[in-house]
Amino acid sequence: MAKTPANTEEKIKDAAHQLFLEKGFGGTTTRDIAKCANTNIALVNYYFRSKENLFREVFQEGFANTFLPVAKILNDDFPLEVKIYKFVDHMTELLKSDPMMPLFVLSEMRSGQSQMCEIMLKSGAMDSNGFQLQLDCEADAGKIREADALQVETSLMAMVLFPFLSMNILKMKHQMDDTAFDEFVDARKKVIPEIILSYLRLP
Amino acid sequence: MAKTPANTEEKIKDAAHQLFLEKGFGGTTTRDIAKCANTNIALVNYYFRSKENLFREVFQEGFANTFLPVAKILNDDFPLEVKIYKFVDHMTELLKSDPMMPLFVLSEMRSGQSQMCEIMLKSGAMDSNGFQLQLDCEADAGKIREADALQVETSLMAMVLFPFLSMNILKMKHQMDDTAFDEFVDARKKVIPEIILSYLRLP
DNA sequence: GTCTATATCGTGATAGAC
DNA sequence: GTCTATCACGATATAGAC
Repeated sequence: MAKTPANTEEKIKDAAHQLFLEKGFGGTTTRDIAKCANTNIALVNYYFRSKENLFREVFQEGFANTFLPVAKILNDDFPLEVKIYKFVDHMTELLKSDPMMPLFVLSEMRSGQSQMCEIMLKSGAMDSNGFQLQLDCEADAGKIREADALQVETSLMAMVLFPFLSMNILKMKHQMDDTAFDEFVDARKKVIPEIILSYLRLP
Repeated sequence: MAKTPANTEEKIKDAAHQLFLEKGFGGTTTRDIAKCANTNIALVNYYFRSKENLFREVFQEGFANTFLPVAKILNDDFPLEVKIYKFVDHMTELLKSDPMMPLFVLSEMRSGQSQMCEIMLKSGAMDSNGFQLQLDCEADAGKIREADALQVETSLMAMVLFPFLSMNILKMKHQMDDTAFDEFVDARKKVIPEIILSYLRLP
């Protein structure tokens, strides 16, 4: 994947991808991108008309292909317990391979400098789901307590994403290196489903 | 609190506080701050020597007085159940009055443009705690399962902070206005402790 | 203390030669 | 396609009059 790309256009895209993730849209300069791709500013603007355009081209499709399928697991057709383990496991692995993505997305959506909002909307990440139906169904069968899907979903997402969002603080506070951090989030693959399932099962 | 301050210095501080929170250190210009405080750039640099200095003066003390005491509740001397309800309640109320603080802190720590790291370290937010001792003690007494304090603490913090971190997406996705959002996080004051306590009580 | 004017630099984008 | 040179602008910071 990280194969040094042959043509200049791809080199620029790769450099942009890396730098945007690291420093955000506003914090990244066209000069940085050009330098990182071993070329010059003029070529960046030759291939992509502007910095904004480059940003969109780099992230638009990427989302739909990686984040979205995993986020949709909660709407797929699996038994409740399987679904929760599957979601936590897949999402954790995805984030381990792209640890700075969550904070990047949230930051960009706040600043509004980039067109992150448009990208998210186009990606379909905003579509609604049938998770509430499943919870209601299981509750009617007396298998779990009655629960608000939005509350459960938010808690689940929070527990998976938060370690990556606060990675810097977490590492600094507990003297973790990359390996220790990976071990920590791996352990959460078991803890998080246990937490949610303990709650859902009747009191 | 939001009383229009008499002297120029305070007006500049207030404007800076608001704008930094909203757009980050890199996204805020000295011009913005001056304009928002109804004054000019020269005065901003007259009272504070530089933008960096202004940033530090605005946030350095604020943290130790607001966020820190609440974060330390987990180390205070309360019965486990009381402590968890108290922590979630106090932290939620704090964040409702300052909803953009969490994303601001995490963003600044990533970008490294500001001196957020130094401020956090100085504030004492990195000190260790005795939460693990309490969990071990309760587990020995057979009242709860054995649990890793870091995992529990992270999950707790995650569930409280995440709705504020993802506020923009959450509102957009579920068509929430400010009132609906407040109701949502208020409901979590009950849900979050139930989730954590369900997990801690034996399986 | 407050202002206007300006110095100095870094940025995004483009012109034009090759 | 690729480069150098440059424009136009906005940023921080400061000088100096009042």
